Amino acid sequence: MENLAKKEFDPLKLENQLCFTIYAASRLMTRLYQPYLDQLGITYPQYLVLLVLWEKDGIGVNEIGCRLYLNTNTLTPLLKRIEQLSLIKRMKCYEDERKVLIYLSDKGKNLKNDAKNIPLEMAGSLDCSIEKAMCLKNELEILINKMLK
Amino acid sequence: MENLAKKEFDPLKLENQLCFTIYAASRLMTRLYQPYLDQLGITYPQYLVLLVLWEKDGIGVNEIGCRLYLNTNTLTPLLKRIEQLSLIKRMKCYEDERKVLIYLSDKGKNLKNDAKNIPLEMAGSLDCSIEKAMCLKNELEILINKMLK
DNA sequence: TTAATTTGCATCGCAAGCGATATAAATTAG
DNA sequence: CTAATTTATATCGCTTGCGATGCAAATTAA
Repeated sequence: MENLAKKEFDPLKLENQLCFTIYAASRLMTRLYQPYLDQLGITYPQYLVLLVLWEKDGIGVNEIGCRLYLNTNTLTPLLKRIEQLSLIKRMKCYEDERKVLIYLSDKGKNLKNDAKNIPLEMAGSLDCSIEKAMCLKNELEILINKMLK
Repeated sequence: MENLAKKEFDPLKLENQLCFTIYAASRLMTRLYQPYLDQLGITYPQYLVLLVLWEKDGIGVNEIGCRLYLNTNTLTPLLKRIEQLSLIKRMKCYEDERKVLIYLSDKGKNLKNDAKNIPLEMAGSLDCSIEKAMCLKNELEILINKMLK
């Protein structure tokens, strides 16, 4: 039985784990971004927060969390560190004092200009066309939506 | 100019970031594994280490690191925690006393049986065929190899 | 109106992940 | 053989990520 040439799929082999591939890709991607982000003086999660704010400024902690799938127990300290860098201001909302609204400072707004070439430089260093990247992104989003359901 | 219907691709939009999609998928995947791993009393990175050891026992820290793309500054504390759980033993190598070899305990070996259904249960809860998953895995590995080069 | 519940954020504690650095054993150079 | 270098692992300090819990403001129920 053992020596029959049956193509056996061992689900516990590391090689066969989609989850590990995603996990590894995520860490390697962050590593690849780092030299670019170092020049801006920010980390990768901080960059993600700024991407959200560059799209829409003056939003609540929870709205950022919804975009990034992060909770306040991660975001509050993260936002405080970004505030330490003088890139944002955290301000109580007048209408609803439970809310804390996040506003980009001028420095934070200006950083967008320094960042705008990063994605294309990354794509270049990965030798990856935008079309190919967007295709992979779409497949991953299908997976993400299944995980969120 | 602004109101022309040119299809503009904004590389700084969160929606257009492959990197964020990978980052989000990785965290959501870990989250999805957690109820299964909770039953085994281990975390996701600990599970990855065990996957490596279930394939090949008695290897060095660095060999585990090569498989998982992790360095000793992450692995040493991680391995110590797994040792605390009595799943492995860390032992100096006689031939080369710099090396620390990692051996599964009986408890660690037996855990493989409890774990063996997890990948398929995950695939089921994701409504994702093995073929589909392996296809996505292959595409991500192409990306990973570019990031490693 | 008052009490109970919900909402939004913060705090605490712990496990990763990693850059920088340290240390001891092994190897190489001289 | 001794000194310099390399190799394998460990330690330190920091940022994330997150479960559990706390707390105050807002909302709902009574």
